Amino acid sequence: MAKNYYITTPIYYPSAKPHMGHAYSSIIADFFARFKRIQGYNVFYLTGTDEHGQKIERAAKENNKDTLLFCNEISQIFKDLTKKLNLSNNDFIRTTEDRHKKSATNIWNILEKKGEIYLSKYSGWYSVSDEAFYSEDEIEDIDGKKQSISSGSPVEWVEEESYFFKLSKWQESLLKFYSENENFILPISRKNEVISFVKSGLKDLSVSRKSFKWGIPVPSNSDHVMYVWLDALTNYLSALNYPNENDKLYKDFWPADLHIIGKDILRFHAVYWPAFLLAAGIKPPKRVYGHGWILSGDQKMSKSKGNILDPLQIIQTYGLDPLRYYLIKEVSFGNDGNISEEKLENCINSDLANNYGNLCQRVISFCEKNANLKISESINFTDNDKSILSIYEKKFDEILKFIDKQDINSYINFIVTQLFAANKYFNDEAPWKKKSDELRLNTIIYTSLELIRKVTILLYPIIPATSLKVLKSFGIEEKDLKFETIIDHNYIKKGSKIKKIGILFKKI
RNA sequence: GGCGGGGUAGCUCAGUUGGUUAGAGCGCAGGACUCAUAAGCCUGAGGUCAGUGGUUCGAUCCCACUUCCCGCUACCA
Repeated sequence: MAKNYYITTPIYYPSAKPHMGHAYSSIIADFFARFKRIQGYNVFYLTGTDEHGQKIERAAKENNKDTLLFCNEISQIFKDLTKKLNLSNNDFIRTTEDRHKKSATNIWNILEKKGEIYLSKYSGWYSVSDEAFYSEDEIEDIDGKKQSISSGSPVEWVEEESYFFKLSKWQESLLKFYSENENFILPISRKNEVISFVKSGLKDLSVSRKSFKWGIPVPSNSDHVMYVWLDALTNYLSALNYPNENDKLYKDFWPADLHIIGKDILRFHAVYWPAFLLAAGIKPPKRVYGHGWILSGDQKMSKSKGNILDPLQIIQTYGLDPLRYYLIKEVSFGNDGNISEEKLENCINSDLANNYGNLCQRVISFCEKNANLKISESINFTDNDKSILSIYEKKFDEILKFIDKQDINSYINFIVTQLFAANKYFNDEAPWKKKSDELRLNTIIYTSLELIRKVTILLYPIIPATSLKVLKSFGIEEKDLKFETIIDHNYIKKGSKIKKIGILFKKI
């Protein structure tokens, strides 16, 4: 059995510059991608940009640029972000690429042929100045004139020809799908929301627009372009060379194992997406995880509040690994979390500098002064040494379960506990008092280094660059990195020399 | 309004399928040590587990009510 794993981020709409939410989704997905890789899986990690729609079309015009050239520029910003976040994505999909157009067009054709899409009229109260449709309860009648309650701008009844997807028809199938696939939607609290939404009744979904041109043309009617979700969601298939179902990528990786998304786009992924796929006769993905938002202090980040924390700025000031660590450790995964410079600094100092960084430093430095960085050939573990080292063996299966349940919190808690344990071990053994007993001295050093190696492997998906730096000093390269080696107690080569590393994280 | 989630130490959050002294990290106080980034280790202070009532031999965990916070209640993404 091939062990394949397909994980995605949302494709980002590049009308604004990357913010913390983009960084968060990408880092989380990268965490899982990296873990599954060292677990021995063949991983395909996809991210990309969603470049169609009126907003982009208009922004290009305002900038006096050709729309596609404009897209190239703004998409590049997100491509650059993958480097700045040290993402291990295998591909970067753009909805303006031919491969995606082919794939979306194919889905459309299937749905239309099956009678899942029909032409009708989209109508509603439209505000020209807001460029938005409002429902009956979002408008009010003042002096006989209808206007939007929220903006106060006048609305008019507009009807526009549009294609519709028969979403209503799939209500029961969706509910059945949810009940047969218990963990399709995580976290559970959001699953309830989705189910109650579906139970409350589904209306057919408008899937085309005539009012703008920047999109994938509807194959049978060039007056229309596909509208948003049918176009955007299909990216997850496009990157696997769909519609070529015999393609190796498609065969290996579909259905996707995990779509990482923000809670704000959960409905589209948990309702529309499986409905499209069921209707097209394609297997739906295995899981959709809707994570929370990253708040600044306890408030949503917004320009007017002046509390925006720009991920690129943070990285420049504090470094990437600290940001990655913070987002993974301090945010309770699935819930909203918050970030502030004060909290970030606090986290860097106590967890990364004092706890982990200093652990590496004290042990390696001790090894340098007392063993000239050389790993002794003769090591003799005491029962206590063995028992501490074998915690990883005992927890092996549990750690894998954490990952497969997306229980990041338990995963990181285990790491932090082991960091304390390693520091305590070194402290309790007090090798500086045992300099006359060379065998014991070397064994304590070796045990400590092994403890560092093990915990550093677990840290790799979180802080890959730092982790590799430490492992390299033990003679371990990224290509040799395997999760299963955490149960080995004699992995670091006896008789080898470790390399000195500098301060991993500076205190602030 | 309807549906759902939540209110646990100063702060951020775990947890309890009901059972002896309710947990972690950070912060705070004290102590012993010195290999280390004045880091690490030990000890301690600090909580009527939102409120009231009920079920029970026993409730932070179950039920009811009250109160506060948050999310969803469809076509911006």
